[in-house]
Amino acid sequence: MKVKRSSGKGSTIRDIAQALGVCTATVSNALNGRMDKVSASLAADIRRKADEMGYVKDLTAASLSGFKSHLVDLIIAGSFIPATKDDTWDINPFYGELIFRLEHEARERGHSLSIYTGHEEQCVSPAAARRSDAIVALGITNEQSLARLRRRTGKVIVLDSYFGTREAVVVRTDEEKGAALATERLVQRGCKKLAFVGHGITEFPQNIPAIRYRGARKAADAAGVPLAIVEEWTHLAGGKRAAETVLELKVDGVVTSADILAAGLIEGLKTRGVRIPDDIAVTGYDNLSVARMVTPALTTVDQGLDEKVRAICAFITEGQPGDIRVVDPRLVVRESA
Amino acid sequence: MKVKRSSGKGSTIRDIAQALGVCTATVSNALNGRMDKVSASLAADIRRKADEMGYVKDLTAASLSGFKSHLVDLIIAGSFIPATKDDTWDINPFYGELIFRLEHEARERGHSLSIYTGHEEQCVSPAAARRSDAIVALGITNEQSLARLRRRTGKVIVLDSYFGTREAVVVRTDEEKGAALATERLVQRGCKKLAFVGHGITEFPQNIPAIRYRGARKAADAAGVPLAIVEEWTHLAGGKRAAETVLELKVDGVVTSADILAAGLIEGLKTRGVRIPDDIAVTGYDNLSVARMVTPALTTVDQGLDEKVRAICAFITEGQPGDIRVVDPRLVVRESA
DNA sequence: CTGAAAGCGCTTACAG
DNA sequence: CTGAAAGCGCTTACAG
Repeated sequence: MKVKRSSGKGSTIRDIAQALGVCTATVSNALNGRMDKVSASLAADIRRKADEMGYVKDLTAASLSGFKSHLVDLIIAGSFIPATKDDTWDINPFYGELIFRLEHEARERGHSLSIYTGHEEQCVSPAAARRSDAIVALGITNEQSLARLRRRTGKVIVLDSYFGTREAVVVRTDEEKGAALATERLVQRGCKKLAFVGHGITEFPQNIPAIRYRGARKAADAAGVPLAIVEEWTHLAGGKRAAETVLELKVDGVVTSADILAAGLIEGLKTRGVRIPDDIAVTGYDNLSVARMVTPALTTVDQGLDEKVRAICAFITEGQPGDIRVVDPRLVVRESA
Repeated sequence: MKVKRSSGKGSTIRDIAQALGVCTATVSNALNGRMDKVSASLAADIRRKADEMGYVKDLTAASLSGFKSHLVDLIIAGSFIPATKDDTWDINPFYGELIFRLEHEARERGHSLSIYTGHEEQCVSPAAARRSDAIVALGITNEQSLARLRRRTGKVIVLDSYFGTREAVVVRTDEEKGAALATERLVQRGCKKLAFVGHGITEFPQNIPAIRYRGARKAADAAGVPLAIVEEWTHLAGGKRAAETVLELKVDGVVTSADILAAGLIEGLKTRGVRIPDDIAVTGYDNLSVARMVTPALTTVDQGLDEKVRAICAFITEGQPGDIRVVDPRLVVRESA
C-alpha cells in the first residue's frame, strides 16, 4: 500500500541523496554544516548538487522534526479598531513601527515573524497552535491567556506589561518615569493646570495608559499642580474629541499617553483657534514618526523601542521566565511643549 | 531502538486516542468534523475529551501532513529604511495599514499572516522556505523572485504590480487614473504649473510611483499644464526635502505619489512660510490616516485598500494564475487642494 | 462506522 | 566518516 503524496513542489533531501547515492542523514548533516559528521569533500558535493537542483529546505518539516521552528509570533491584543467612514483605519502607528523593527531584528537572527491582532482570545488561540520558538505578547491582560501560550511555546516574552513577571520574560519601559518627565516639562514651562488624556485610566489600572497616568500624577502632586483625567481611546479620533473637554477644563498643559492622541488633540485645538504651545502646551508619548509630522512638532517621551526590540530578540534565544528588562525613557523636546 | 522525542508540550491526538481506546485516525476525523467518518456520539466523546485534556492541534504537523497550512506570507520588498538619528523609523504608514487590514481579513478566514520586509532577496528566501497556502507580494521587481516563490507555493498574489500577470494573481488599483484624478483637481483649482514628487520615476518605470507619474503626465498634457519631476524617496524626510526644490520650481500645485510624501512636503513648505493651498496646492495618494492628521488635511486619492484586501483573501482560496482585479481609485477632497 | 498503516520532509541518536 | 531507522503529530486513502 504505497501512498505517494508528494506535494510536487521543489526537491527534497531524498532527491539529493538518491542523485548522489548517499543517505538522507548525510545530506541533512552536510546542509546543516555538521562538519564533524561529513567529510569536507562530500559536503561540498552535496551542497553543489543541492544548489543545482534548486533545493530549498522545508522549514515546516524541519520544525516538526527538530527542536527549533525559527518562528516568532507577535500578538498585538486589544488593537482592533473598526474602519471609519473614510475607509481609513485609525490604528496607532506605534504598532506598525514595532512590527517593522521587530521583523527586521528577528530576520537578522533567522526568525520569521507572524502577526496576530484583535481581541485577546482571537489572538491567543491561533498563536498557541503553532510551534513557535517564542511568542511576543503586547496588550495581554489576562493571566489565563499567558498560561495557554506557555503551554505550547515555553518562551513567552511579555512586552509593556506590568504582570506576568514570574511566568514570562518581561520587556518594558519605566512608564511612570517617562510620564513624569513629560509632566515636569510642562510644569517647568509654567503650566498651572494640567490634564491627562488616555484610555482606561481607572478601568484598567494595570494597562500602560493608567501607569503613565500614575507617573504624571506623582509628578503633578510633587509640583502642586492639579491634573484632571480625560478619558479617550488611543487613536487620532480620540485625540480630536478630547479637544473639547480639554477646553472646558481650562487647562494650560496636557499630558497624553500617546503621540497619536497628541496629534489628534492638537489638530482639534488648532481648529478651535488655540495656539500650541502658547495657549496650551501638549506632550506626546512614544516618539513615533508622527511626532515630527504634526505642527507644532511634538515634545514627547522616547520609550526606547529599538533597545526593547533588541532585548526581545536576545531573550528569544537566551531568556528565562523571570528575566526582566526595564528601559529608561528619554524626554525629546520639540515645539509642542 | 525506540527514540522517544516528545516535545512535552500539550497533548496529542494519540493521547486522546489512547485515553478513549480508539485510533488516532478516528480522533483526527472527529476533530475535523468529518461526520461521515465517525458516529455522532463517538465524535462528541472525543471532542469532550479533547477539551478536557486541553488539546490544541499542532498546525505545523497538520500542514506537513495535509495539503493546507493556513499560513499566508506577506512580502513587503524594498521597504527597508534605516533608523534615523531620532531613533524613529521613517516608514510609509501605508504598510502598517496594509498589515492590519490583511491580518484581520485573513484571520477571519482562518489564516495566519507572516511578514517579510526589507530588500527583495532577503524577503523572498525565507518566505519560499515555508509551506504557505499563499504568498502576497508587494514591491517585487524581479521576475526571478516570482519564479522562486511559485516554485514552492503555487499561489502567488502580486499586489500593486504591473508585471507577473501570467504567472500570478494580480490585485491593484488603476494607478494612472488615480493620479489623473489628483492632477485634474489641481488644474480645476486653477494651477498653472505643476510638479510631481515621487521615487524612481525614470529609473523604475514599472514601479508604482512611475505609473502614477504617467497618469499625472497625461492629465497635465491634456490640460496643457507643465509638470516637472521631483525625485524623492517615499517617506516623510523625502517630502520635507522636496520642499526646497518645489519652491525653486515656482509651481503652484504639487501631485505627490504618497500621503506621507505630501505630509512631509507640506511641513517643509509651511516652515518656509508657504500657505497651503493658497500659494501651493498639494495632493496626496493612498488616503491613509495621516491624510487627516496633517494641517491642512490632505486632498488625496483613495486606492480602495479594503476592497483590495478582500480580493486578496478571496484569491487565496480561489484564485488562478492570470486572475486580475483592478480597483477603481476615488478622489477624496479635503483642504490641501 | 472504525482501525491499521503509510506518508509529509526533516533531524537525531545509534550502529557500523 | 557514513548509513539505516525511528520519530515529530498529523491526515488520508484503504481495508475491514
